[in-house]
Amino acid sequence: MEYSIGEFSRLTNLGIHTLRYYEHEHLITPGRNSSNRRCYTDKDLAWIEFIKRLKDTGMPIKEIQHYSELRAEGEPTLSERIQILISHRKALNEQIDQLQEHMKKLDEKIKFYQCEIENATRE
Amino acid sequence: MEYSIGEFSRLTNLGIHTLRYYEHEHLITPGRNSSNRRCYTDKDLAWIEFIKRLKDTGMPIKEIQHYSELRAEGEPTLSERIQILISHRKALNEQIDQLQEHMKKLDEKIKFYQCEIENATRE
DNA sequence: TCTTGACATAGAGTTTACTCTACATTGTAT
DNA sequence: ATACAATGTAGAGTAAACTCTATGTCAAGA
Repeated sequence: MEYSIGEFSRLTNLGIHTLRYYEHEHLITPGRNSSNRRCYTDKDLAWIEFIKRLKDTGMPIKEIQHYSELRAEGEPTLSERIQILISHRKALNEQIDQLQEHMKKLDEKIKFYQCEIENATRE
Repeated sequence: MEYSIGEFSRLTNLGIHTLRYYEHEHLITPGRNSSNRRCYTDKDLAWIEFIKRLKDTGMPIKEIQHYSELRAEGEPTLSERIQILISHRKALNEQIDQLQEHMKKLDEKIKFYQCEIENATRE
């Protein structure tokens, strides 16, 4: 299947402007039809979902850009890309750990406040 | 203990400019000494550490600002503040869940790529 | 044929959260 | 007394990631 930018925008939940911006930043390079309109494929769809995943886990556009460029060079860069993913995996792990630590402290604070309320109500 | 902005900057790992910016945004309101210099206390230290926690868990400055203003109003706003923390707790939980999902997919991708490498090496 | 709607480009504008600059004051060591 | 380092304010500048505007093209329906 091929999609126009409008269809692709709906499919990916990314604005048309954002898709053009991503293209400008070399994150994605859809084909063009005879009248110069962008043609996105299912492969582009899978790829953009992965980009979203990298973004959502805190990878900046610049790094995704670098990864995309390696990807465009194909198989010879495979092991380098794996290294990037492995190191990103590590960062993500640390991020999750830290958030869990924050959650613990937040819970303590909520509990503490709730005790204060109870004390106040008893008076 | 009281701290100058320079000392406080070192203690909190926040730049002097950032501290002044936070004050400008009403996140923190240190006292002043006789010559108009900021005097941060240990209470300010605990408070800024909590602000950092909120920030690190994705709360935007605007919301922290709102929370700070409620805090400045004291006890009457306590239950409202608890509600904010509880709803933030929920968001944080969802954030962690999503990151764990991302981690799973990332692992799959890494595994898939590593198989590709192995296949390539075998040829 | 005419109009409308989706698409194209180039470049300007926005938002968030700082970060820095310019310049004035003050406290401390020589 | 003086130099100099830390601090003060006001406001400009920056970086990231969009988001929007202006203007133009093109295919399809009334």
